Amino acid sequence: MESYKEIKIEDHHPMSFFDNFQVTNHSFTGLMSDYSTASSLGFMELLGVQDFCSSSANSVFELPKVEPAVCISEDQVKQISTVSTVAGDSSCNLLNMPSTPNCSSISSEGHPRSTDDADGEVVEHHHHQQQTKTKQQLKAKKRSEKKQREPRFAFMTKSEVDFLEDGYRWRKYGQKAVKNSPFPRNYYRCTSATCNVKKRVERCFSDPSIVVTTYEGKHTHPSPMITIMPRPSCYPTRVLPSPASAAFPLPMQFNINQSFNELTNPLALNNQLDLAAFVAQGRRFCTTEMMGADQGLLQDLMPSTVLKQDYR
DNA sequence: CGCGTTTGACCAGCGC
DNA sequence: GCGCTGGTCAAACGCG
Repeated sequence: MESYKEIKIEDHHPMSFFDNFQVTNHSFTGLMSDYSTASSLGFMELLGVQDFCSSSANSVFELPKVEPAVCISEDQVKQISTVSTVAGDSSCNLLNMPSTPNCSSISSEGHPRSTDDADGEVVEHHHHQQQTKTKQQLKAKKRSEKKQREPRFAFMTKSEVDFLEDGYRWRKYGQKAVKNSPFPRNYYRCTSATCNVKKRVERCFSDPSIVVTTYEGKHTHPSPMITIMPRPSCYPTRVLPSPASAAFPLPMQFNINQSFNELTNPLALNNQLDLAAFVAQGRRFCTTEMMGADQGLLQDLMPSTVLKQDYR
């Protein structure tokens, strides 16, 4: 049984995708799933944020007109959307799926060569056999992968653009028409060779302004586009030195301290309090006016000591 | 030429 | 078993 905590933060700006998690400039109302029931993965980890310390390049994101995301389970997406398939198929156990890295592997052994290889027909036959074998291996692989799906996490984001920048490079590998929806579902895979993270992007049928982004898996590499500037005690968010960095005021630009570690530690970020702490961290980039307006709600979600510490 | 997108085909799972 | 649907593959294509 999942439990949810409602989070309501107001006053935000059109921002990059990550800003949705900073919850800084738009009204933000929604449900956050109890992440403790989700998996051993941290929320940020799902986005690959655990790697930010090693990132170095300036962020160069465009600023899509985006409103804050609602971080939800796929089940919730199902409930919200009128499109029954919007958030995954019936096999989608999303949050409760164990975090099991892809352990399926198929034999890379080649098909033993025969002395008949000179014969074209035989070669053809062997080629066919190999193809068949490869297909079977692929099937087996797919099957095992299906059984051990990576944990998924879905976000509903009010946005004009379908594809929201999150700091990683994605390669589109498929597009499918969604039943009962005029909007197709796009399938993306992280371009990093070793990374098996996938994401699905689709628009909500009931509300076309909402983009549903579903992440599956965990990044195994640093974001190629994210810069983390360990600037203790400085978070005038949108007043950043360079246009590039200003274009992507990442939530992980908060200072390196205990809260930071908690947020980036996959083990620590396993409950909604941590998630709320993350949200609060993001809010360190807010203007003071905004802070004043929202702090009350945040206090409901997390210890005041955390808030005090974070807003300093 | 390398990389990313498009798109039709294929496969697996599921419900009937 | 059959049809439907979601998910993936891979060849063709486009772009810088």
